Amino acid sequence: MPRLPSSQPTEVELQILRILWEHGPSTAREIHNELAGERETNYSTTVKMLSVMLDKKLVKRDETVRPQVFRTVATQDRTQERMLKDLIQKAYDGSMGSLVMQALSSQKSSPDELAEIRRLLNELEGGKK
Amino acid sequence: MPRLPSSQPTEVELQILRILWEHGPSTAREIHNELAGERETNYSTTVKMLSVMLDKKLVKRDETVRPQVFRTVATQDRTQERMLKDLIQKAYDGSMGSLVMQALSSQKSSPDELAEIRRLLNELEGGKK
DNA sequence: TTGACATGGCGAAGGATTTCGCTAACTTCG
DNA sequence: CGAAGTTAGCGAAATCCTTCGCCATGTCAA
Repeated sequence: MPRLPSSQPTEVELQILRILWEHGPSTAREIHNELAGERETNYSTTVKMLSVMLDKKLVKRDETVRPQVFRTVATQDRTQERMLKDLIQKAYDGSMGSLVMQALSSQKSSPDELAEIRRLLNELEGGKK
Repeated sequence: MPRLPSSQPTEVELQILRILWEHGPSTAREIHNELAGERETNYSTTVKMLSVMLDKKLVKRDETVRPQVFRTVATQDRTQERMLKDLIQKAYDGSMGSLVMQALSSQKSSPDELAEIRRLLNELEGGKK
């Protein structure tokens, strides 16, 4: 009764990825110090998570330096895009439109954000013309 | 070393919820027939999933009729909203705007959809004025 | 060099998810 | 009434995710 591997990063994996995206390549200790701010977790656990993520090829490791330095394999954009697509498939019948509609109407957003979205919208419609 | 309960429906749970949203209240057999179209799964497994979902209060069950009829507890909108919020938190730093931007620019959407989004945008900005 | 401390790896524990076999209870129909 | 088929429930098994303890190895100052 195997489950198929999820392909999406898990909660903690994502937290670590975000730390790496924000701070750039980091040692296990640096990652752990950041992570400890968000959740109570042991250094040992952080190291283990990194090793799991190595196996999954979510991060790679420079072993020529000591201590070793970790960096992400995929960019933040690509990862977000994959997760977004996954959600759209799983929960929105594949309809990006209805997701955007719901996002806009259910969360309140600043005028700045709205303006920027409008700008993008103009661009998209203009391009199609 | 407990993990905190995820609060988000899992993959299969969501598939079942979608069947119920689409078809309305259904018996285990009906749900299973639909589910079997999307994944290879045993009737036994479907029934078990339903019982797990009962425990989690994702669905409720009318036991006065035979066979029993299942229906969802939360609406599709509410569930989608929760999942969307979760993704925004986990992957987009809580910024709804950047999610929408990415959704719009990375997936292609029909002019109809764009128009509808624009309409909603007008409404939102108008209301704020 | 060597003791003290940091780093990294392994494997086990324990909850969550998903699977299914087996069995009991219920329906239906001759 | 029974026989045959359906429906429902339980519990075990397998995998994944997350946690951590323990140990080997590496680093560095006295």
